[in-house]
Amino acid sequence: MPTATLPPLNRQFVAHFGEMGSKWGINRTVGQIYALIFISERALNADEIAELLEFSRSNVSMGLKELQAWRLVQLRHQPGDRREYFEAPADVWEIFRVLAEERRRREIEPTLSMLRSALLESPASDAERHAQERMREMHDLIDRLMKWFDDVQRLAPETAMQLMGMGATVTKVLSLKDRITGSAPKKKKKPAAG
Amino acid sequence: MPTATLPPLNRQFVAHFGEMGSKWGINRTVGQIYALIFISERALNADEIAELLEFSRSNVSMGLKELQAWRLVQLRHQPGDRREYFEAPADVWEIFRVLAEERRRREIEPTLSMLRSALLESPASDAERHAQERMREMHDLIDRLMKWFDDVQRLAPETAMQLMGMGATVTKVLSLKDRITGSAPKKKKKPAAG
DNA sequence: GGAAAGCTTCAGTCTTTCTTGAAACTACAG
DNA sequence: CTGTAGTTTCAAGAAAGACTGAAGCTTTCC
Repeated sequence: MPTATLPPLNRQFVAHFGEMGSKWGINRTVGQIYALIFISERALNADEIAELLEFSRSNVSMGLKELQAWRLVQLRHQPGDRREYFEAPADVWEIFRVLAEERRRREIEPTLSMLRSALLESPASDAERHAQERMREMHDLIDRLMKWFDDVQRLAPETAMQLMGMGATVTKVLSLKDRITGSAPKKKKKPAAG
Repeated sequence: MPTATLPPLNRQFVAHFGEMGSKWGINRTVGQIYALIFISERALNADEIAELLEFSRSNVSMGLKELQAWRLVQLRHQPGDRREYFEAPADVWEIFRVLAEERRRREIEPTLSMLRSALLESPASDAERHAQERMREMHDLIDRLMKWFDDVQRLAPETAMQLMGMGATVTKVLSLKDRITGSAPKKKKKPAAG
């Protein structure tokens, strides 16, 4: 039985990210630990986390290690206290940015390099030729998305938020850009699926 | 022992998406089935998939059901053949779009509604007050990202690709937009992380 | 109607991943 | 040094999830 306990609102939030964790390939424990740290007023140490979530101390230790590997928590030390305290970045945009970066490094980059190396092989059959064609399409899409994401990410948080904030304006600005650069936008063409 | 077999390039691609599947919360089987369908020249039926991947017929059936629920495969019928044939959209951008939409519906929307309902509660303590503050930040970020994503998604594939293709130009267009709408952009400010 | 083809469901088995307590490690204080 | 507070590692048990074969549907064809 815990001596410290979480208020209902906080508990609900933590539980939700536990569930979500599973759907995301992250484990439930890690999801809950991060949710807890995220909504906490102050940095927490491992014992506090273990007690509030009723996990074993070692489980918390592993979860925190994982979160550190993802660069999602920052380590703090309180004067006169040898324990390690953990907190999440104050800026939610920063969290999003780091998450995206890590995910990219771990999942997108390996996929891209697999695709690149497959594209260098000489196809030995029609099946391989067609497979390469599809892989090239996938590679180009991912590559394009990533290049563009780089650009957005390079903007400072405020500017990026501003870009988001533009909302529907994007479309208008786009056509304006066409006029500026002189490339006439092609419209109306609906490609028929083969 | 299979009577039909996959060429090396195709096998490698399929294997990669099997691995990736795990990291994504999708199961390995489903990842491989989709990879196979994606690089295939022609639509495949369940028996062919089961044989090529050496899965049980029932496993394939479940995987395909899952992929249909995600709207990632299309069902085809060949004249004079009662079996169901499956294929992926020809356009990779379309696949990306559907994937994003479904993920949003299944993961983002429930999170947003959890956050909204939590924000309606009256906080009973400082801990809850602060938790709500953080939840509001998270809610606003997600909401903003989604609204903006809507806009991009609403563009036809070609236009969206064009937007991506703009690359670094985005930044310039942005400041242009500021001039148009009359809001002066703040520049040069690099916020120091707290 | 009923046989056959094709698809789905499901209970049980197998595999993988989580979680834990105990032991080992580390760094510091006295 | 030695003791202690704090953290990490690890082997084993527990839980979750994936996979299968067999049985059961459904549809088509004769």
